[in-house]
Parts: sequence; C-alpha cells; structure tokens
Amino acid sequence: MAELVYQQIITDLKEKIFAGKFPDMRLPDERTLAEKYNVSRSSIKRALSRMANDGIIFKKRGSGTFINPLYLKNESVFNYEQGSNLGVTDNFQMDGKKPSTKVLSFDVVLPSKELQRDLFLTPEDFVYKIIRLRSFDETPFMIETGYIPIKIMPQLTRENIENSIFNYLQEQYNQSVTKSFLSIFAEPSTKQDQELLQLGKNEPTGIMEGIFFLDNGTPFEFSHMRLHYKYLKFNTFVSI
Amino acid sequence: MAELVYQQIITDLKEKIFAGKFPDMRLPDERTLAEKYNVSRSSIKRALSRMANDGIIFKKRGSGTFINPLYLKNESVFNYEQGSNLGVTDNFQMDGKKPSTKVLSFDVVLPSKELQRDLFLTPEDFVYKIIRLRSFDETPFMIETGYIPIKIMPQLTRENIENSIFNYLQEQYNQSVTKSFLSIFAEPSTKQDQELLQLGKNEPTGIMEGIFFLDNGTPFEFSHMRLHYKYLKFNTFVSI
DNA sequence: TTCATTAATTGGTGCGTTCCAATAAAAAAA
DNA sequence: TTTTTTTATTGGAACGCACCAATTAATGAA
Repeated sequence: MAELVYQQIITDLKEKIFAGKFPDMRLPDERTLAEKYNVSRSSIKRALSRMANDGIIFKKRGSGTFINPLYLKNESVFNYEQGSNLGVTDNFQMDGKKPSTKVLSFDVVLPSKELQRDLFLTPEDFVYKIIRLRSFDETPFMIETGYIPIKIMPQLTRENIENSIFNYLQEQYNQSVTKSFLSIFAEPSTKQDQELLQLGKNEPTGIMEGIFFLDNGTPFEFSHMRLHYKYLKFNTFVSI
Repeated sequence: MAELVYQQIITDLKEKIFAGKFPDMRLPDERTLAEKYNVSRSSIKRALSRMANDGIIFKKRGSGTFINPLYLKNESVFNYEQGSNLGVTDNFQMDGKKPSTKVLSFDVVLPSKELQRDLFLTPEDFVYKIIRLRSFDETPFMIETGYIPIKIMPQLTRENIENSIFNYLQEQYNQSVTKSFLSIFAEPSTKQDQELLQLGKNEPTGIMEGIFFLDNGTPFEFSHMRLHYKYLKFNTFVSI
C-alpha cells in the first residue's frame, strides 16, 4: 500500500492513545516523537495538525500536546463525524437496516434566481429537479429535493437516480463530491412532511440544505433535505 | 503588528478574489505565487491550506487551485461560519439588538454519570448548575443549562454569570475557550419551552449541546441550549 | 516564604530542497 | 478523425534547518 508516513503515525498514535499508553493524557513533545518514529519533525507536525483538526488532541505552544478526553470515551461519535455528514444515505449505516430510495418526481426545469446564484447558472441553464423519499427498512426518514445542472450530467436517467447519484458521478465521470456547504435548522412539519415521514402534528422537521461541490470547486447540486427530527443529529467539532 | 507572512498572503488573496482579479476563478500555481510574493512555496502552501480549510478555495492536485464561487457571492455566510458558532450570545450581533441574560437558577450539585464522563469528574466533584434565559431586546431566544466543575472556577458568583462566563474566565484565569464538540438537533417544544421562548404548540425547539474545552484540552463546560427554532441556523463547511 | 528574574521546554513560523502522483496538454500512432 | 502515448504542469509528501513566542520550571533576590 505504501502508506503515507504521517498517516501511519496518526494510526499508530490513535492506537496508543486507546491502549492507554499516555496515562498523563499528554503526548511526548514533537522532537522526541520525531526521533522515536525516525521521521522529521515536519511529518510529526503534519500528523498532529490533522489530529488536532479532528479534535483528537489539543496543542498548546510552550506547554505541550494533550489528548482530548472525549475522544477516549466516545470514539463512535468521532468516527461518525469524520466519515459522514456528507451524502447521508450513502454513508449512513443504520444498525444494518437496508436503505432504499423512492423517486417521487423527476423533472427538468429552469432555475430560480436563488438557484442561479447558488449553482452559478444563467437563466437559460436547465436543471434536473429530483424529489426522492429515503427509507430504512420501510421506515421513511427523509424527503430530498435536489437540483443538478443538466450540463454537468447530460445523460441522467430515472434509473440512475434510484440509486446513489454520487456513485453514478464517480463511475461515469470519475469525479467525486468531497465538500459541501450546509445549513442545519428545523421547522414545524408541513402536512406533507407529516404524511410522508409519519410525523405527529407537533413534531418538527429537521432541515439540512446546501450546496455540494465537485473536487475542482464546481457547484454540483443544491439539495434541500427534510428529515424526521429523530434522524437529524449533526455532530461537529468547532474551533474558533 | 509584525503580521505573519501566511496571514498577510491570505488577506491579500481574499482582497484580490473579491476585487475580481481572478476572472477565470482560478489562482496562479503555487510556484508562481511564491515568486510573486517573494516568499517560499511552503508559506504559500500554508496560506492556501488554511483558505481551503475555510472553504474559500479548492485545491486539486495536477490541476490547480480554484475559487469557491459561493465565497464570492455570499461572504456574510462565510464570515458567520468563521467567527461564530461558539459562545453564541458572546458572538451574536443581531442587527444591533442588545443581548441580555437572566439567571433562572444557580446551584451546586453532584454530577450525573453522564456528566462525570463528559467532564472527566469523580462522583464527588461538585459542579455549578446554571440555568439562564437569553434575550435580544426583550425577545427571549434561548434557555441555556450549563454545568461547570467548581474546581475550575472556585470563586464563581451569581454576578459573574449574569454576563459572559467566557469573559470572566479570560479575565480571571487568562484562559480561553476556543474549541467545542457540539451536537445539533431538534425536538418538539416542551411546555416550558413554549412559555419561556414564546413558542406555539406545534413549533419546535432547536437544540445545541456539547462540551466546551479550555486551550489545553480540559473539558470546561457541558452546555445544553434550547433555542427558538428561528434562531438556530447552523452553517458549516464539510469536507470528507 | 514570596516574588521577580532567568533559563529551559515546547509548539509555531518560515525558508529551502527533493521527489512523487494526479491531471491536463501536446504529440504520435492508429 | 480517433485513440494512445508522451510530456509538461501542478499540488502533495517528506526532509531538514534556523529562529521565534508562549509557557513552565528553575533560580535568585527581597
């Protein structure tokens, strides 16, 4: 595999952290680590930076590098945070329950002003409008409305969108979606929400909407996702 | 001020991006930038990495560095994302409306099992339990329940918590809170929510809860925040 | 003992170099 | 023309060095 050096170090440090090899909740200093691993301090710094970014450790100049106690006790949450949040159904694995998708509608329309802005379109650029209902084992949990410029995927068919669009994008165009700008909020459920998501009248709808980007920065899709409130729990590590 | 080199470059590039100096939505390559700014490629890389992390640009190896079109059209959202999300009232500036805080209760209690885990306490470590109602110009928008170990702030008084605890922490102990692990979700509003936040029966409560850390990684506070749903909009840039 | 000063520790910044891997453009072959 | 191969471009990884800045520990003065 020829693993990257800093990646190896991250993996090894994570293991050691979990094995309790640092009982004082503190990592050796960077220079010592460089010696121990027989790598340059730069590589250590890169590894530690990534880990700090993921919230696994805290670095404090002049003082040292410390382990986030939460990471020790709560690995699952961190794993969730790292690998997920994007694509939702594609990444969700709900206790082995089978995800399924039902296409509610599939049209080609002209973009609204807002959509033109978000996806960088001219008023004449047609977009697919795709509404899908997603379920786990017959339990619907999300209504997803997606808008994709047809110029990006001219050949999209109804069959394609019954599975993962991201997978189709990967296979057909060898491109992937790795970034998105999301807003998370909630609203009272509408009648349609209540019917499709099996919600009570005073139960809310969780909303996650935003723009998904291709690797080169091209806005690929605007997505508006209405979730059963019990299925929307967004975990994030915030630094300021 | 003796600004940092990479920080200067970030500032300058941002300006140029907004001034439309890169009409092809593409930055010069790293080596050229290094020449232009008369700095090393390493410094350019550092600057670009930060910007990519903030979602301002996209880097693609072999291809180049591209401007996030959303950043151009929507700076406000990005600024919100960068400087906020933490501390809420401390950073919120709601159209010049004055924020205020009302202390609903202030007790010292023993921590629950869950709290012991989250804040790394023994069953005998007492914690402050602080419930506050926060408003903008007489309009309440958040009920905040916070738990802080007394061993971290032995001298906390009711007066202190009527303003910002984070400010008090800064002034008294010269420590700051720059990281947090948060969960965002929603629930139907309780009777108490409806009363305090002036919510209708079928209007939901937005919930933001999690742990705030000191710079050295010490868990400082567990906070459970119940917001009027219209005030909870969490923007985030996600990479996988 | 207490407080101020000094020294050692530790992560941050910046420069420079070498090589690699993914992509895109150009050239060659079919 | 179309496809394949080669070449150039571009960001990524890794190494190493020198110095800076915040913190902590050790030392000395009051």
